[in-house]
Order: sequence, then C-alpha cells, then structure tokens
Amino acid sequence: MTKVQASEDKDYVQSLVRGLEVIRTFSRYKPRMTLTEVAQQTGMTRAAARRFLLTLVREEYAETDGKYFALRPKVLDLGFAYLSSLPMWEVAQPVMRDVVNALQESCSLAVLDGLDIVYVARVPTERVMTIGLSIGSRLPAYCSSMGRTLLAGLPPAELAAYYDRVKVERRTERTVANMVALKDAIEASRRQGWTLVDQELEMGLRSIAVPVRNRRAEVLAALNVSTHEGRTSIEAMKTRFLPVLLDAAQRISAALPQ
Amino acid sequence: MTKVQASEDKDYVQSLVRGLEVIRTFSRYKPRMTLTEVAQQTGMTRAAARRFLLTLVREEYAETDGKYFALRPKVLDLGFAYLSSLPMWEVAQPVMRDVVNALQESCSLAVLDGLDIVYVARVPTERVMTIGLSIGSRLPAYCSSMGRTLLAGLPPAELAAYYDRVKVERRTERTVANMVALKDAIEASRRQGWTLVDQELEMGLRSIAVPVRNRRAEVLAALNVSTHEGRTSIEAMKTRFLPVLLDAAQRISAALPQ
DNA sequence: ATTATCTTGTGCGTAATACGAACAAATGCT
DNA sequence: AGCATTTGTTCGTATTACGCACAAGATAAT
Repeated sequence: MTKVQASEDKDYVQSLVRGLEVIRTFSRYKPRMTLTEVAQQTGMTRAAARRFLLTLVREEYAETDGKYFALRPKVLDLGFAYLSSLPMWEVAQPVMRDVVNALQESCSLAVLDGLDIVYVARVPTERVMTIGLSIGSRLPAYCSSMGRTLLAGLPPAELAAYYDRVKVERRTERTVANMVALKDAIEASRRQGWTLVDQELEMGLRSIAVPVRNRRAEVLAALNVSTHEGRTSIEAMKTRFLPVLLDAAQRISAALPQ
Repeated sequence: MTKVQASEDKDYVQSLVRGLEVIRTFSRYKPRMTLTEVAQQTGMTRAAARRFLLTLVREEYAETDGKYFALRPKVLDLGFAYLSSLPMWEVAQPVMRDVVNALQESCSLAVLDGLDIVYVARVPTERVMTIGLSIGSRLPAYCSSMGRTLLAGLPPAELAAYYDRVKVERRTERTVANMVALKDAIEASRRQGWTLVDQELEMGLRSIAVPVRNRRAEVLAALNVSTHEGRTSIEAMKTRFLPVLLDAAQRISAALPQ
C-alpha cells in the first residue's frame, strides 16, 4: 500500500512547511545567503525561494541588502513562544542561579526532543565544552546526563521506540556505544533517580543530572551541573553536587503552577 | 492612493505568515490551546487554524493530546538559526562569562529590533529585574542601557525614523520621558561611548552598556552589566564595571570572523 | 438518562494562491 | 566588450488552501 505523502494530506499546509525550511537553512556557516543559494540549499525553485524570502523580509523576520538575505531577531519570537509556554521555565531560572552560586559550575535545563536534548535554560560559568551551548542547542540524548535522565523518565513504549531509532556511536573512547550497556545505564538512571556521565560526550566533560517532575511525577525536564574532570572528582559530584541538584529540582517542582 | 495590502503583493506567501501567527499565539498565559481558542486568538476560521495546527503537529513543531495543542522544542530551531548566524554570538559567550567572574553581576548581549532590544546572549547571576530575562526576551530600547547604546549607534536617518515612531512613557518616576531629554541622553551615549541607565526601566535596576562593533566600526550589538542600586554605586559602575565592559567588547570585536 | 450546547471532524466546490517556466534585465567576471 | 551568472518579472495554470455547512463527538446542564 502506498504511503500517503504529507503533501497529499488535505489538512497539510505545505507553504508553511516550505517557509519554515527557508528559515532553518540559515546557520553559523551560512549566516547570509543569496536567493540562488537559498534555492539550492532548500531544493526549491528560485521563484519559490524568492517569494518566501521576500515574505520573510516583508514581515521583518529577515532582511536583505538587495543581494544577500539574513535572518532578523524577530525569528527569536517564535522560539520564545515555546520557551515562555514551558511550565517550569520562569521558576527554574532563579533556582538555577542558586545552584551556580552554591557550586560555581554551569547549570542547565533541557527537554527531550526526538533523539536529542534541547537546552531551554542555562546559567553558564566557565566553559566546559568545546562548543558553546545556549538555549536552543541540541545534543544527543544517549550520551549526555540530561539525556539519559529524560530517557529514563519515558513511558516504556516511548523508550522502546527510542531504542529502535537511536544509532549510538562513540563520541569519545568512553562513550557507552552498545545497546545493552546503554539500556543498563538508563535503567540505572531510572532506579537511582540521577545520572552521572563522565567524558562520554566529550573528553574532560563530566556532568550530573536529575529529573524535574510535575505533580503527577512525570518527567518534564532534566536539570544538570557540568564540570571539568580535572576540577571535580566523581565522588565530589555525588556528595556535593547531587544534593544541591535534587533540592533544586524539588524547588522547581514545588513552584510549578497548578 | 490605496496602499497595496501585503496579501495583494504577488510575491507574498500569506500561508507562511498565517502559520507563523499561529506559532506566536502561544505564550506564558496560553501554553496550550484548543483549536477554537487558536482560531479566536488569530482571527482565522476554525478550518484554517486546524490545518495550520495539524501541519505543525505533522512536522513536530507542535503536539496535541487530541484536544489541546502545545508547541514543541523544535520551534527553538527557528530562533537558533538566527542566533547561530550572528557573527559575534559564539565568541561573545566566554567573554561574557569572564565579565561575570570579574564583576559578579549579570551580563547580557542584545540587538536592536524595531523599537525593542532583544536579548541574544545572557549570563545571569542574581536576579535583578522582577521579570526573568532570557534569550529572546524583549525590552523597550528608549529606557534601557543597551537600547540607548544601540540607538546611539544608528545612522542618523534610522535614528530619526526611530524618534518618529517611538512613544516614550514612564516606567518609573525616573524614566526619561520627553523627547528632548531622550535625544540628549542618546547623544551623550554616542559621545562618551557607553551608557548608564539608573532605575528608568524598573526601580532598583541599574545597568551600564557599551557597543560591540565590527571592523567597520558599525554597532552590531550592545553588551551590558546590570546590578541593583543598593549593591553598586554609580561611581563604582564607572570606575569598576566600565573598564571591564570596554575590554570585553574590544575582545569580542577582535575575535569576530573576517 | 436525556437534552442542549459547544467543539471538532470532514467533505466538497471553488476562489485564489502559489507555482514554475521562460525571458528580460542586471550584475559580475575575464 | 563579451560572456556567464544571478535576479526580476510576467503569466498561464496547476494545485493549494479556503470556508461553509453539516455530521459527529464531547461536555454540561437538567
């Protein structure tokens, strides 16, 4: 039986999807592009790409100097609509600053999205990872402390679906890269209610995470602290960082709107 | 002469614009909505709103429980496309953390967008403002230190256009709320190359900002440090904070890609 | 349990949107 | 100057998206 394509679905607005694809085409490596470049990157005809770009310019989501197009800050409003709709978002930030004040290490909040975690709040101290992290950044869930925490909080069917889709690969020589070991690690996270990941995502990076739950004990987000392996021992993370994180997660949960 | 409506423009894709309006409808106060609520909020027919919502769900920008719709983290990718395309974004963050380490106060980076400033990076310490601030947050430009810094960096014609559009109003009893005084303040910012705003946006809030320039000396963004009036005197901001900020802005400028 | 009200799902005819090809115009390179 | 590449524009039309009307489902009131 032929699978119905999205565009054959009578309730699908493909002009919206195509326009969003144009926005997503811009990146660190392509901060500004010509009309022809956008068409090439998106696989659209030049005429179509042109209409989307001019529409984005007209609505102030993008700008042009007559040749090159670039996104404008109004695009952030779209993401901000999501952030501000998160129940824990407003209350998490002061709690996270308290964590940073107490431990002098970066603190982050993330949610699960597909195979990734997505950062929704962050109070950075000294840089720990090679790449800069910010709201909106994505990392693979299988080898990050917040990722494993969030996976551990999934209902069994969703976790099984995740295992079916994920392709684990070594990011460092310490990465857990076989499914049996990964499942064991996530089960351990579930049982002990926190997750410590040591240099699996990047050498030198050590982080510990706990779940943030709602009143029905569902896992909404993960909260972590990350440090450099030279600065903090695993034992210190368990004895000093974990109690602060558990308390912080509890405070966030308690402050959630009804 | 009748003004041409956007939708009469042959190069305008109104389905994209309408779909983006659906995304923007979600907020802190409406984190989840029914189909009928979205239609009411956006002024669309129910059928149209339904198609946009189902399309967003299909593309994983939104989710539904069968009745209520909510945005998903994928929406952050749209804003992230903008953030990651900013030339100073990657290099600014470690510099801002150095500022926070040196001064123990929140440090932010913002750009101008219309009448507002929009936060594009932030390293918060203790909460200074009543509302939580984050990447994507907007504040009026006329009564914020980063706003006046960015306005001061505008070409004369753009600044004149801003003056034509802005409606200044008191946010506190200290807010500069007449155009002559505002223009003087911005001209002073331009001349001295930094801006200090004391309790004009909110009582208790004191902040100082400097411009971040590119190699052609154009102002790309503003960098600030904010504190509480009870914690730091104006004199201390000038003698202790300003040199650190000027140095930081210089380091960001120096690290910009060619 | 029944009825009323409100919300959502769906089909369908069609208005109008968005399409893409083709050609003109502009720009950039040699 | 000539050529290559990119962009702007027009236009016929394919197809998309529309909105109305009615059916179906859910919820609230009695």
